[in-house]
Amino acid sequence: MAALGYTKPQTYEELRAVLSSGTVHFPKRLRQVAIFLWQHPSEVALGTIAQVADQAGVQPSTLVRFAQIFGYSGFSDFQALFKDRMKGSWPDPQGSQEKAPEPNANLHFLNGMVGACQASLGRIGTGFDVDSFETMIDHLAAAELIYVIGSKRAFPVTTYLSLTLSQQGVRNVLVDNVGSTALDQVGCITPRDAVLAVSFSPYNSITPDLVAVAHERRARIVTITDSTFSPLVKLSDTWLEVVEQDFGGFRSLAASLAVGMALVHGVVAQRTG
Amino acid sequence: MAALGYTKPQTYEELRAVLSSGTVHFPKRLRQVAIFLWQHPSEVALGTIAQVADQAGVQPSTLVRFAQIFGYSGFSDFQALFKDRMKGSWPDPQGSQEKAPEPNANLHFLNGMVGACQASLGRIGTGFDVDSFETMIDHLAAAELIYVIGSKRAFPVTTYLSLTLSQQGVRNVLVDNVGSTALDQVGCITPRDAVLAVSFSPYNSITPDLVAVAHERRARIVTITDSTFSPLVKLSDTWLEVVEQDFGGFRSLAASLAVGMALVHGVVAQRTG
DNA sequence: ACGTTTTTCGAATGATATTTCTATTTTTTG
DNA sequence: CAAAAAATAGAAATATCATTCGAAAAACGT
Repeated sequence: MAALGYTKPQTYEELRAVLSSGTVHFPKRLRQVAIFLWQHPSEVALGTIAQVADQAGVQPSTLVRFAQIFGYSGFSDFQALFKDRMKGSWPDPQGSQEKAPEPNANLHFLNGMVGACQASLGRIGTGFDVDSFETMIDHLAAAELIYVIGSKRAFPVTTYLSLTLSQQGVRNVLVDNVGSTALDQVGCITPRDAVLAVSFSPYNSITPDLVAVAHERRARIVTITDSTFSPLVKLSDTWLEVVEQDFGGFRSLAASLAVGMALVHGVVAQRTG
Repeated sequence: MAALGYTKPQTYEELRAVLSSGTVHFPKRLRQVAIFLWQHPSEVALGTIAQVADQAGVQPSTLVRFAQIFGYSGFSDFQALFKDRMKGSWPDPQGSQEKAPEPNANLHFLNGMVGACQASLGRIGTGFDVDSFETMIDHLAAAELIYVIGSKRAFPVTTYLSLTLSQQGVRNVLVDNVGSTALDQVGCITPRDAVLAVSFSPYNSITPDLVAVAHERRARIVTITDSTFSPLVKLSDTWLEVVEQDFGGFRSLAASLAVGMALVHGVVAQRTG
């Protein structure tokens, strides 16, 4: 185990913090190692133990010892810190493009749209109702069959939900109202089923009607919607508020999709776990 | 030696140029490899052959074959390209925000998903092909009727595109293949029409077939896809690369939706302005 | 539909990287 | 200054990785 009182650093930042804190005093070679990986982290991430040792001017075994002092089983474990830190940060193609103030109207709109999406996503972090989220997963995981309902703007969300559920082996029915058969479909719902409804304002689609039928038939109902005023709220066992921003009248769906994917993931995890 | 007329690429940029030139035609697995390392270069740089092969969904030996086609002795040689490119580009110390350690597995996934969405959106800013974007708008605005085509993961995008177009008064046909009538629908396309196709890897849906028909019927074809290896590229008058990030196998659609909305907005603006 | 060529897979092999261990050197301490 | 403790280097052992190769499958052309 770690020869230090510390628990072993889980991230590169933690490691750096420990190193810079000055609380650890290394003998010569180990200090050499510490200095090298402070100054050349990318070499550590990319190289083999032999290459790193060579560049740092120490023996490979010294690197292993160093790693073990921090509680790692060996160099590979330790190196993973550096790799993780580096992952996802691929250098951009050197376009040297200056963030030009957008002269182009269409591009301006694109940027605005991207901004709206990011704002929507950002709101998930604040005031997210974790309990409701968990409960929704419970209900959906317990269901015999999941009915996915949503129209108009919500329809893209439900199609993706349905597709993903199916790909994960979770049986579900996408109530798409092709052939105007939606009411007949929800007429087949049993109390052992669950409904996953998605609806955004204005709430003038048939979604509330369909969910009302499901409610009468005593199915569990979980809802993603964008305000407490949604007619679905009073029909639902649990619901989650996801507010999408819009730009120039075009609304983002990014947050709803992200939350939806997380729901699917949770259901799968619960069923298989 | 290299099975190609080319001398082997000495840098990552050269490799990328060769790949995007479209002059090389790969069989299925090798194409898979090409797509993966196009989209996840950092995984290639940081991983072992086994890890990369796993993520790309191929055998390790396939990676070796791929490298050898380009004249390298093996994977290690080839990987050096990626490592070199990455070297020296250590990510900046992030703004010291402490990531609240997420105790809840489901919440952790949600955060990851949000991150994937934001990363996808972020990539729009860098290296976005404005010219293609403008040309796409021109083509679509000039069309008599717009056919919107996309299956599987792309379908949520096309439904939203079709809905939004209709709401903005732009007549369009969503080729949804309900009743397996998609081929008959595209059989009605005329040279005055335009096709807006959306397709992501793996490109194993009927979308390429449908677009091929439209191409024969001399319609303008504009495409949103995620790599130059999409079979739609060679059929398209203009195309745009939109790379979506994934988290735990669940892929974001945020960037594609944002770009799609911007396209719709541009078409409307051009028609009414 | 058949035979040929190309491509893929997976196990066996060879190479390399990592870790462990011990003799030796250096540092610390009484 | 000597003895004990700690640290180091280097070699040996182990584990992992990369590559090769032949059989099976798929694709292609006739």
